[in-house]
Amino acid sequence: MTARPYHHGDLRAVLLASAERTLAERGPAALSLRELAREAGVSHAAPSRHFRDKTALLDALALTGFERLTGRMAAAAATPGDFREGLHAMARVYVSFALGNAALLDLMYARKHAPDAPRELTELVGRLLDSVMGIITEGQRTGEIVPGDPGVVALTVASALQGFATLNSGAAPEEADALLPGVVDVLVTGLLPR
Amino acid sequence: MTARPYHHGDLRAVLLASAERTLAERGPAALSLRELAREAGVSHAAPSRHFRDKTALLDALALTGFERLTGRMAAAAATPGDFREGLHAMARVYVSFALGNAALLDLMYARKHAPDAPRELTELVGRLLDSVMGIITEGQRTGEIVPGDPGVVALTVASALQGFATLNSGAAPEEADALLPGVVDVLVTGLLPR
DNA sequence: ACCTGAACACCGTTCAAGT
DNA sequence: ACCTGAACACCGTTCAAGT
Repeated sequence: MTARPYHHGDLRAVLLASAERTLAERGPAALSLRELAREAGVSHAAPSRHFRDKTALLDALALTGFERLTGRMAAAAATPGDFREGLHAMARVYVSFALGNAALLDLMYARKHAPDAPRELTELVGRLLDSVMGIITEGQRTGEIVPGDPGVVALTVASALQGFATLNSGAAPEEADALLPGVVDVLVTGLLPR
Repeated sequence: MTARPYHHGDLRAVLLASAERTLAERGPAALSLRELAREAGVSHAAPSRHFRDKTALLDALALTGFERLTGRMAAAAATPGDFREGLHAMARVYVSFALGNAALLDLMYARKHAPDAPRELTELVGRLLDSVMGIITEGQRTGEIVPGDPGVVALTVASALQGFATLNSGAAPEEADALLPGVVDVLVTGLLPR
């Protein structure tokens, strides 16, 4: 490491990565701009060059979370297979992200729900719904699934996945993995007897 | 108001009520023990008599939230009517609580997901699932709904409600109210054509 | 452009002391 | 039992100044 007068490549990225690690390891209350700066080896005022204030950093963190999640969901939606396979695949992706990034997911939705939330956050949640909508409309086209407003059907599916993740966050991953297929099947089959 | 050397009736309750108001009006970042103490008219050290530290207050706040919510859910589960009516009623209760107490609900699950979460929090979430389980087993008894592990069926329903609430939090209540019945019906009918 | 260092107001927590 | 007041270490934010 040669001595460098200012900072390394990308302080912004370093701060975000460090923040995510702290969030996962020690929770949101332990997140401090000054400590992030210390870990990055810069003065406590340096982060303000990249994030106007603390909530700006939190929003950026939430944004990266939604970007990763929607990316994986879109990928799962694009993999070939019939509707039921696709749905199970998306469910696994969503729930595995949720359990592997529990504190981040809490932050993501907490920031999205804030009155001063940047519109990018809601847009990304929309993209998340779009990926679910994709397999719904495709399933409707092939006649594999029930007709009706695809937006409502997609919202039902996305709700179940998000709620399952929330309710099982903190539980052992194996436990959630064991429950998830059954839940998806109930969703597919419905509550009425056939 | 007669002068009183120490404090009024129940500082603990005053602090919790004030905290909930602040949370709803200005978000979790604005919650400060010192400010709560100031609003209550006591010294900044007084709250420590009732809450060991800040997270203890947050946990107590989350607890009151879950208590209110599970109470309302149990009441909705106990009202007479067939399965479908009961499910719609519970959905309305859950979602109306969620939209009316968005920041509190975020806090409730964030604290429940914390590694040092008190077990009362998880127990209350269990009670919430129990109230859903109630109408499921009753519906299975009367043959109104699909047989199978009632725990999995209840978890599917609870997941959908929780997820719907999360995804629609921040949106206009009328919008959520308009979407909810459709979502519940998709849940009831299932995704496969009949 | 990017960062430093000092300054300010505020915070959570602790603890001896008061009633 | 319940609260006060002072003290400590820490925090977010701002701003003139440095390179």
